[in-house]
Amino acid sequence: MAYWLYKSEPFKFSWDKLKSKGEAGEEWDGVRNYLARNNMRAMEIGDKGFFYHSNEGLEVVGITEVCALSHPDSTAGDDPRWDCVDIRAVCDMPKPVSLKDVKANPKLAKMALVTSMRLSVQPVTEEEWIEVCRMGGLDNPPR
DNA sequence: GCCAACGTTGGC
DNA sequence: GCCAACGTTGGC
Repeated sequence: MAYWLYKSEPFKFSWDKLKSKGEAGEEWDGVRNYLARNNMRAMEIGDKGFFYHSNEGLEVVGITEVCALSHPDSTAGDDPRWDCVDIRAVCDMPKPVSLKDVKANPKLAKMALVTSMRLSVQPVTEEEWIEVCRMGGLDNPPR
């Protein structure tokens, strides 16, 4: 089991929109970055992840899980390079965790959110997972 | 709205 | 295969 973080600009695809998709979830399509794609190829069913709002909000707002393994991205047309997984909403963060809070926490100094700001699908370590969940008010992190 | 960081593209 | 130009991302 691994942990991940997905970034989205809320006016393009928001947390509320993912929640509205329910159990079926949604394709995490449109990613055109090899590292991010490779991260998705490595995902397994049930892998949990943070949902982060970039540009507006700048905070982790919810918990997701992978509900379909990596498959061709339906928005990639004839280009065979791009794959994506499907994810669905698991629960809200009781207290959204802001980028500012993450940066202020020395335990999270090495988090990809800080060091690889522009990567849209990032790996999260178990320590980071537990810490961010704790900050967000989830004392029993989903795993 | 600005600008720095960084990934991608394409000419050589 | 290098590297300059260019485009995009995303925090501020």
